[in-house]
Amino acid sequence: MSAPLSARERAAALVEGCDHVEKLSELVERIRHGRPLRVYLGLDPTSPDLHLGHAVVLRLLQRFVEDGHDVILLIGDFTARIGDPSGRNALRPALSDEQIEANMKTYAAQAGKVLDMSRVTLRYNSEWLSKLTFSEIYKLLSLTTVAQMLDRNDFKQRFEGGVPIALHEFVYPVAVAYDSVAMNVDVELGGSDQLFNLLISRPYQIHAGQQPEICITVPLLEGIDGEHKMSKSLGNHIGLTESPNDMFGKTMRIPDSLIPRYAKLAAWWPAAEVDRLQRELGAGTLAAMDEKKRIAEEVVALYHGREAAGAARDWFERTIQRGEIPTEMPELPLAGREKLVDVIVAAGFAESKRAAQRLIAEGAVKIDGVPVTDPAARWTVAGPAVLQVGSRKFVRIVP
RNA sequence: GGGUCGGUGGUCGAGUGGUUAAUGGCACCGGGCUGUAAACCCGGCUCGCGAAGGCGAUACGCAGGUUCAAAUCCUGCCCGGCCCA
Repeated sequence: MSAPLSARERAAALVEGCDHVEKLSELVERIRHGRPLRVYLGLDPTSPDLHLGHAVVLRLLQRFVEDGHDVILLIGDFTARIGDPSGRNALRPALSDEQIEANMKTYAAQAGKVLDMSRVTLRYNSEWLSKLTFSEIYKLLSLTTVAQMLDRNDFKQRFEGGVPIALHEFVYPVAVAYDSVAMNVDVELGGSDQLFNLLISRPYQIHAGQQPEICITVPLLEGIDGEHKMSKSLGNHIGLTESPNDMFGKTMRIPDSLIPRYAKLAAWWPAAEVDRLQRELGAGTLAAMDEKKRIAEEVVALYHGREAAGAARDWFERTIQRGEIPTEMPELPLAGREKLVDVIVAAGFAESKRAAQRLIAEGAVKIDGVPVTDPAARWTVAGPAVLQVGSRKFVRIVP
């Protein structure tokens, strides 16, 4: 056993790799007191799926779990109704109660892929936000000025560009700040786009006679397009619940420039390893593709286990790189369908028959490895046969 | 409340009475070259019917109207920007 870590060392280990810490000295100080800290992360259920971008901050939260703190995962069921304006250049449509309900159902389970949920308290901010009276809200609003709000780049750009800003959008950060007050927390975590929302909590807590929270933000992981932050609505995400093959394949699609980034934020390599990787890739002593495969395999292993990760790599190498037809794939009963386009649509490989026709015309469709080019083709195979669309969509059609 | 400008396909943005599901960029999907990277080239990108040529339906905020013919003109409504109150 090594000697117990000092407060300073513990704090440094906790925030390693983070973007911004407000303030590190306060974090050290509170750790030194020895009392477990109340730490929370707020997630708005605005999408049914969590992805690798969420995992970055969940991972940080898990560090706090492992360091023995009181960790709260706050589901923003109330704030989701307002809509977070961060980073947006347009009004965000409010979600319906049904959508929020549906999204919320799976959040805890998905977060559990990174977090030890048995050591995490799950809370919902409607618990206190829905009870605030108008006069209480008035008081809260008086603590922040319009100038402060307009200091935010996204608001400033919209204001100056004549893009509407609704008043309720100004309220969002206030609501999030109130979460910190309601729970009287020591530490709040978030993505770096949340920095403003986090920092604004501090004066509210001081006003309420509490110690202001320490705000820690993590870098935002870019999506597989390599340009924008990972987001389901941009379609550049890798979901935590995706299949091993999809996860592996999508990771292989990231631009080379993102390899060190994914090594750090998706595969969670130690900083020293990432530095070495970056150096050697730059020097050309490492092959980008091999490293990408390693990272892809480790990402899959994090969510599906080592064995599945190996299988995904194998699948990738055989099916994608060597163009072999995989041995395992879903099956779909022919169910009397006669036209090829109907089979393609039924398999979910095209959204409409016309789209299926286009795919055939483009040479994307193969049956048992043989290309079909007649958009009007009928399904004439008697026994089971493999329908392939593009290079990575396979299904076995059985009579 | 008044004035004024505007609302086009996933997105940005042309078009402003008469080839045309609507130029172009981006995104996306296929194909080629590769390493499911980048770069590049080609094709596609509303839906249904038909073996095919093709036919039909729906689409430019919503609802009506004028016209042989409208995204384009008129009326009303809805939504938004800006200015004034």
